[in-house]
Amino acid sequence: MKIGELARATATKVTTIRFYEQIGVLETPERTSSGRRTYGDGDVDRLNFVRNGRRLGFSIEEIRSLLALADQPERDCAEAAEIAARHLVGVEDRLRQLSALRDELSAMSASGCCARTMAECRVIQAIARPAA
Amino acid sequence: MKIGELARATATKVTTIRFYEQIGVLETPERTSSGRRTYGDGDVDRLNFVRNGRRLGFSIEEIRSLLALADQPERDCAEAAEIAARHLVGVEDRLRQLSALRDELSAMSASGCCARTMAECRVIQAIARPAA
DNA sequence: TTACAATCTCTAGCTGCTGTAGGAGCAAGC
DNA sequence: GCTTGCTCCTACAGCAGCTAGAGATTGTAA
Repeated sequence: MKIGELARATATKVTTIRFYEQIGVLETPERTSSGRRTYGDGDVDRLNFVRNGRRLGFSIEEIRSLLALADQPERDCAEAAEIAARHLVGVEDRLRQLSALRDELSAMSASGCCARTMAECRVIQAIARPAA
Repeated sequence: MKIGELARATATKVTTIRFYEQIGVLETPERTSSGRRTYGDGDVDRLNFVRNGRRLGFSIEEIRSLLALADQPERDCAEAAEIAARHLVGVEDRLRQLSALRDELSAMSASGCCARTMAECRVIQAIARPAA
């Protein structure tokens, strides 16, 4: 299959596929005599793995590790589980921060601003106050 | 005050201050005869505003707008409130996404993986499944 | 005086792509 | 056979928001 078909099959942009190849996340594919990349079903799977990993917020480096692990089927999977668990901790952290941020912003918006001028604007005042 | 003092006063790195100046978020400061930047209290306030804005997740462009608005005290503050409200919507969006992501990751981790080999690893399987 | 800290400018790097320029290949319709 | 239009190729620049380094200069304390 050609790069465009792989792109459609995985909902990925062609340029992104070439990028993944360049950074070594996807293997260098076969080429036709005229130099065009050709892919097989294994490439679809691998690219889906990468894309799903990204969608789940894993970094490229984490995905690289997970791919390397997945390539060794007989190996104990503790390491993969550890990467996922660590990632979950990070996500929960960000979730807490973002939630606090939402509270702060919604307090800002709810405080009945906009009745008057910038000089009294609560939003501006809230941002201007010294760091917590 | 010198750049290092401003940096300490606002918990900002010196390089970041120079960066903000370069992109025009901070005004170009006075210089001593030997070329060193000097700042006043107004600069501390302005930089705190920028840093707080960033901490609240506003983009540099949003902060630029907010700064411009804050500089016109007689103006109606509706515009500032609108920027904040729009930002809140974005944050709530991200919060929902991140929360869904956490659920997915924690289902992954909770599914009792790690008893066996990579070939049966549920984490790997969860990432490998075709895009939703 | 000498050492060391702080500052200066300039440039490149980070993540994860995306977009552009300027070509070449390839199938279909005329 | 020729043109049209799509896909593909390489190579490189750009985005946000900084951060880090090299290499030079200045200020200050012992």
